[in-house]
Amino acid sequence: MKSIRKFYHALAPTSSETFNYYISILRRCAIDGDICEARRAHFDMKLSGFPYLGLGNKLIDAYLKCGAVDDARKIFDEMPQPHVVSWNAMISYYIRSRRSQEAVNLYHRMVFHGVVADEYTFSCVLKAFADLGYVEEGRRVHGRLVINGLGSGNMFVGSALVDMYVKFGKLNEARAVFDQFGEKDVVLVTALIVGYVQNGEDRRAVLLFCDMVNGGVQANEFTFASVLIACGNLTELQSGMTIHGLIFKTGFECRNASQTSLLSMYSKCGLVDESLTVFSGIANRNTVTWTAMISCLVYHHREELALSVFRDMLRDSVMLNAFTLSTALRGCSTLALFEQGKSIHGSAIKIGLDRDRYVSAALIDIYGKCGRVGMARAVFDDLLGIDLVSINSMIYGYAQNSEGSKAVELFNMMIQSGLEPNHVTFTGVLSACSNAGLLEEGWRLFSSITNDHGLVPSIDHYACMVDLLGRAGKLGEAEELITKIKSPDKVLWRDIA
DNA sequence: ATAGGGTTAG
Repeated sequence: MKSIRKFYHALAPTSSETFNYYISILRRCAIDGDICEARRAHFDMKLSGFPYLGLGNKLIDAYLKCGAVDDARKIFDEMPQPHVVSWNAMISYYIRSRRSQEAVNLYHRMVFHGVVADEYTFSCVLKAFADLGYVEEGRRVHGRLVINGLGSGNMFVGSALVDMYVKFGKLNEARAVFDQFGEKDVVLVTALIVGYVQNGEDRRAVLLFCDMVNGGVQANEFTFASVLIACGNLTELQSGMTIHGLIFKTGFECRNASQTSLLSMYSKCGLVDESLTVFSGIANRNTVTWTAMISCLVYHHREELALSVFRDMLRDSVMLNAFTLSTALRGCSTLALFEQGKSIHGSAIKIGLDRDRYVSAALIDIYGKCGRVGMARAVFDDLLGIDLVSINSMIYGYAQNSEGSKAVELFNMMIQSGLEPNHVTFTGVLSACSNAGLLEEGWRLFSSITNDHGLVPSIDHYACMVDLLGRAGKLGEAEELITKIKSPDKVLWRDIA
């Protein structure tokens, strides 16, 4: 190799043969991810006085494919006038590494230097805006795209735009972009289906899926995965099963995403056995697959089986994430399995997920249920931010352990910090009052549901109040309260009987 | 040469 290089250096440094020689080396580095060879070639060029910046695009590409951002960035910063391809390569690297802000910064520098952005640039930078929630800037760039005539021609740009508006919750604008495309491809349609699903428009998602199939666009595993969520949310078993058939017909039955979503669809439709069948047919189970199965079993009160599946998962050394931990904890919580809960807490600490808000809420819940309010409170106090579900769990913990005044105290603290309580909060704090016999406090809270928070008292809230009044021996007032409800529930009468 | 969509939880 060395001698070949010497030979090439003997030629004029800019000769096209030398040029092609380096191009072929760098291309190979990019394919093999061979960073050592890339550095060697780079060094060689420098040493021989080869004008290597002329190959800057290739060098940057090679370095980025090897994962060596810093090397790539150094070349990039050395280039007096980087080509738009270089800018795009750097920007797309930052997007792929979820360093969206750096991508945006680079884009701004690019504009400042007068480099004209192309379709590649836009498809990347729109994703960064979506990530960072930069609504105004996203809109501005969309406007510039339209002026440049790039708005409705390129499918990559189109789906990036649809995805961006979807992430901003602006479905009408996403649809407007979508409608500008005569021919639609699978990614463009999937982006909008996902948008409908994530914004609670499940019916529209299913209809769009049908349009797509009828229009001759072939769905893939991502499409199936998204539309199945919609079927599950609508508990439309029939549609779900039709799509199950379609998955088989088009050969996507081995794809993880569509299978996991299928499992979940059956779960939401109440067919646990179907979920188990789908699960057993999945060959390469990942964290999401396992978690979906455990979650299905916990939801349908098959906690023992859920925890056994969780143990299988641990035995398989599959990575756990916050979803897994919180779901497994919910399973333990129903059975009040304190030791198991503590052990999962240990795992959470070990992988640094003990402060995740879902995990924390589940921990507070299980410790509360197991009578360890102090441990629940320790998790609560360790939380980084205020979270409604965690506060609700903590209030429930106090309520279950007859520490009514502490529940009320926490409730007041919550109001002072400006967080709005919901129905669950009131059920918790009212049952705490009931357990502790805090009559006046209970009345005050009950009236504040409507007066201060604009909520309508639920049947649970009435039940708590009736319980509270009954315990205080105020049967007359309890009866009066019941007559105020338009359709009295039998439970209420049983409580004071 | 550089680019777009997905699955699991209160």
